[in-house]
Amino acid sequence: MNTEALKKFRVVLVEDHPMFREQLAQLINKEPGMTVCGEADNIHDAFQLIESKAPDIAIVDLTLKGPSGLELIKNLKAKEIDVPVLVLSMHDEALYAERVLKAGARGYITKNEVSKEVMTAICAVLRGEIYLPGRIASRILESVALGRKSENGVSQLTDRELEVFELIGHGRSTREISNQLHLGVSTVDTYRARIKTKLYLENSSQLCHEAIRWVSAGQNASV
Amino acid sequence: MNTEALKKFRVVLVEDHPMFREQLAQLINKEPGMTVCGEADNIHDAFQLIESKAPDIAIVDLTLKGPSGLELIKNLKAKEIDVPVLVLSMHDEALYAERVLKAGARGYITKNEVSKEVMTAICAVLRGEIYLPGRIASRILESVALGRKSENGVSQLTDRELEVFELIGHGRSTREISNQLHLGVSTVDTYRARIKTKLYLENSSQLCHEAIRWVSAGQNASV
DNA sequence: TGTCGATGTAGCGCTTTTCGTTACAAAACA
DNA sequence: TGTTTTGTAACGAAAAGCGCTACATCGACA
Repeated sequence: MNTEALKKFRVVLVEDHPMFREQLAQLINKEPGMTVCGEADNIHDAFQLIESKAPDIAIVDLTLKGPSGLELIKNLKAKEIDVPVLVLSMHDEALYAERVLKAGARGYITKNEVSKEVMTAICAVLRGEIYLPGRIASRILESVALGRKSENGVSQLTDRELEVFELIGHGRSTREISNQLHLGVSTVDTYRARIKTKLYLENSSQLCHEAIRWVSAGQNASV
Repeated sequence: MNTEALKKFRVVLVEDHPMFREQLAQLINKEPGMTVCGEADNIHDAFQLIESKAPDIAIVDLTLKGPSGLELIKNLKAKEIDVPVLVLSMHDEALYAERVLKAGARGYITKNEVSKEVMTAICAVLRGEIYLPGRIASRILESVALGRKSENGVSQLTDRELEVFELIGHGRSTREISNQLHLGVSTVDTYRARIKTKLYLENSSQLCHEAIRWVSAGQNASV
């Protein structure tokens, strides 16, 4: 290697799919200005790795075997370890993107991109930009434009809304909820609508999905 | 290229994750005795490709955008197109492995393998062997040995039912599922009804609940 | 102090979904 | 060969969803 090598951007990969990790590593090492300086498949190893190596960027998968990548991002922020994180996710939903950005990540892309797009994202983040694929960015901006407070996800639900949300997460139907809370069905309906708006959910299935994930994540894991 | 090149095994890839497909292609083309002769990201293109190219092996992802890879395998068998198929799946469950083997596939590996393991599987299938990772093979044998009494809920769903169940678990509405699988809404409705019966579920909320739990518990649970 | 926005509550009417039932062909099985 | 299972689908009643509107309360803010 020549002196150029010293200037390479150093990248840490946190991803538990071995083949995907290999692929990412190749992709990055192939790039003249970058090199992979460490890999991990869980947030514990990842944290130590990032702390010791102090890379220029960390590429983090959201869904790992143990605690999610979101935890890692929060931990890094809490410990004031200041490394830009690019999140790789399987979810194409604005909800997740907003959560990870709130947690301190600098970019969000899905695993459905081609490698060119991934490289674009990496470069953008290295330049200090925040990177989001256009379609997701526009969904977020739309609701911001509509005047939403920038509070994240579930925490902006009102007490009643949260109560309803949790019951949905336990598999209760609208009717059952209305009985349990002694409310009219139409009232519960209104809460459902408001929750959907606040969490960028498009229909009942997604609402159900999010609610169940929230409940089984233990109310605090993935804000 | 020398004359050796003429003897190369020709491989078709069916996989809708662009990056993963790139990675597989690289892996195979790097191998001296193999070459990728075609790629597809849906079963329609895949079918035509396999028919026209008549490759020595097809590597097929189970979860594609439209109908699943299982459909492809069944179609190939129905049309008596005799190409060995190696299935790539995200599921580490004997349940899936058993189904794809029954449908006519010659091997089953998960995306959690390192590339070395993938290559081992490809070679085994090319030699005419049936390939399964040891842990999955033993789980299948075990349940065969136990006489199959303890049919737990999900394992008694048919292929189609399971497919629908999973999509429900990913938060898809009935309409979305019918589009994705190119089925009538009423057909998907029928599957929902049958799933509910088999799993003793009373309504849509519970179905949704169970499906999501199943999907997010997946990846490592046995049978 | 009066207005504004957020919250809790609820109805109306139209659209979509669910759900029970029936149906039928092909495949599997016995 | 006959019976059951599986894949596919329609029909119609009942339920749920969804967009819209409404209104009282309460706290914030000007």
